[in-house]
Amino acid sequence: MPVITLPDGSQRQYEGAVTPAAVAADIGPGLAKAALAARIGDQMIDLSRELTDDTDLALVTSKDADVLDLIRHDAAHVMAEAVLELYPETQVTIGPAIENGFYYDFHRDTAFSEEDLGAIEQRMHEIVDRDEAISREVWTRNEAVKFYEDNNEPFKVELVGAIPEDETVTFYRQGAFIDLCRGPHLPSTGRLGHAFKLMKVAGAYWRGDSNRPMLQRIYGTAFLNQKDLDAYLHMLEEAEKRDHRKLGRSLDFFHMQEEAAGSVFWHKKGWVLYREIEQYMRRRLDAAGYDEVKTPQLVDRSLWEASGHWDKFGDNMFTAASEDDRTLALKPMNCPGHVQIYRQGITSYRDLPLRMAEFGSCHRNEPSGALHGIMRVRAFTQDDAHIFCTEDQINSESVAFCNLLLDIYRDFGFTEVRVKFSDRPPVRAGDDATWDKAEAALRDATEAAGLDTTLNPGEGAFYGPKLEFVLRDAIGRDWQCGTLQVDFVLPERLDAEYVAEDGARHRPVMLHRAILGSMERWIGILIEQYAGKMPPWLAPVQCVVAPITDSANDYANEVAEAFKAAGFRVETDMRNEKIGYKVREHSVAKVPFIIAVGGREAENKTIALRRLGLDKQETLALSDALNTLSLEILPPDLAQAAE
RNA sequence: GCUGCUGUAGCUCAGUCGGUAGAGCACUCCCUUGGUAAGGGAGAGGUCGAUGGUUCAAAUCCAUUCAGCAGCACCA
Repeated sequence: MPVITLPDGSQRQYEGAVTPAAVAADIGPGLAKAALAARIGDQMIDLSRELTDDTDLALVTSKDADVLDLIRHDAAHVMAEAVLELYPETQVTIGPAIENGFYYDFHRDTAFSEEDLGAIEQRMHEIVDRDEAISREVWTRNEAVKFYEDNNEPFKVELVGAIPEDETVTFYRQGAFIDLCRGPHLPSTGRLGHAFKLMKVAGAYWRGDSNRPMLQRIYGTAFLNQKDLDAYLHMLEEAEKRDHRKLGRSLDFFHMQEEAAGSVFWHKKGWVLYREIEQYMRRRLDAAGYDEVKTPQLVDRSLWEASGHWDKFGDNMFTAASEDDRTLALKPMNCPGHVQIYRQGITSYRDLPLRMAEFGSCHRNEPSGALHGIMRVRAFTQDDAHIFCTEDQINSESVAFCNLLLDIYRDFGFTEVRVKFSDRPPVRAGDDATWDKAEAALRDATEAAGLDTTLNPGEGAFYGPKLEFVLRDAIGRDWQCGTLQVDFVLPERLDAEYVAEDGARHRPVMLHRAILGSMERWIGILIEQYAGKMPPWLAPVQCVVAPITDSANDYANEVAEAFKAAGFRVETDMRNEKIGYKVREHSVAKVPFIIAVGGREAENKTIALRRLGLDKQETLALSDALNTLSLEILPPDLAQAAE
């Protein structure tokens, strides 16, 4: 006689076992139709599950936030069914719902082509139209193993073996398709609807292990309705338009070429942007009490051996031989170099905290498949710094760092920042008391800075806990950029010490920290964030002066000189073209201020200003324009100082 | 690194059945002096990623290799 308690507190009693579907029908035909699954606590279950005990039950409809996962998981099953119908020789393996969609991994000797995707998608629509009932079956472990052994499906046999002992082995059947699956699922394939699309096919290692066979993964996406699907596809198109590789070339910021794979050729305009960012960061670091240094590119391998990097990352380091038979390595990071500077002379506790910053050019031999535009390169520059401090200073330094980072992100237009907090891993250096102190310091810092944190349990480095800062861009994508890592080990390995008040020598703690991450990647992110339309302070060309007829050329030069003298990055466009053509070109080039001058302007000492993105123009006295726009091109930190 | 796909003019791309290349934009010159997102005309521009092979003949077929793209693995 189970009593079912609904979220509103109402209770219903039943004679014997009852299914959520029956409960829904009991409440009303509308809910019976809308119900897709049910929920007991955190766990989602099928509508067809029989409830025999008293239960707190919630019915799940399309309004439920988790229902997308359900639909996507169903879509994965429908896709697997379609694939098996079309290509019966295929083995199915794993097919979960993921962020933005779903995938299913298949094993098949011949590759799926892009054309195959169309056929599979077509068949999926047919399966949805067939509205096959989806049923849950409980099997024994042995039955499951035997079933897959008989079918010669070793991948599935392995999966059965991986199910924890205390978990029930369940299968889901729809039509002729049956799959090992934890569930839950919709009541029938028809409930999936038609708002899905197969996106791409790619390789993926079995169980994510690069030593194991590669399977073929088909990615798809599914939504509750066509409108949501269209919106998602539209977002993907927008993202493609913002692609920094495309914009980087069309805006003439940089290029890359075969002979220097993974390295950037910065063009004039891109380099202006780069330098503007570097100068901004330099001002911010100066103000925050950092000392800038520069350390060598080529360093003998012995130093990397001492730091432990040779052992761990030697394969990814570029090396060079010198004539005296030394092996030198291009630095992949800056910390050992900074410790060498720290070690010059004797450091007193009075010198701490010592904040050593470098725009450190690093080289890492990234695997070819990892390279991606200027976001993942082999030669890059970190906005790196190491703070040498005492354990007691970890706290205040961390708080200061978080605030600096947030402030800088805000200046670049990023206001949504999350933090991943990685605490002590099972295997680690340092005693528990020290870890307690370091973890508490980092936690306090994020709280003081008002940051949301998510815990990454046990994911800290072996040398200390760390924070990773993830920002969200204008179209909702997440980028991990900044980091703050507490390090108890490197000072030991490279023998850094300070003399304390008691006259004895102690180890400092090192805080590794970066805000932008790498200059290259940061610029890539900025390009995508702004879709190439950089804010005026960062725009490589801030202002173009275009005469309307060549009789205004002299005045155009005069105006351009005035802007240049006022600190603008300005160009003139004296070409023999109509003003509409020039406006179009400079709009496409995303110049923030386009200034047209003709006879009228020359006569009145005015300019006709057109701001990027606006169709209208305004006529201003030249002097007024200089005053107004000068404020608009100020970097955010200087603008703040000027207020 | 792995799987799949791609590589033709500065850029974006077309090129059938193997018969030694084409468009638009950009560029150069000429005409046009035009008031806010493309005025008109002419011209120049290519060892078809590289190497090797098959063939009377290769952008096209095969092999190797390099690079790019998507994903996976990696990311100090």
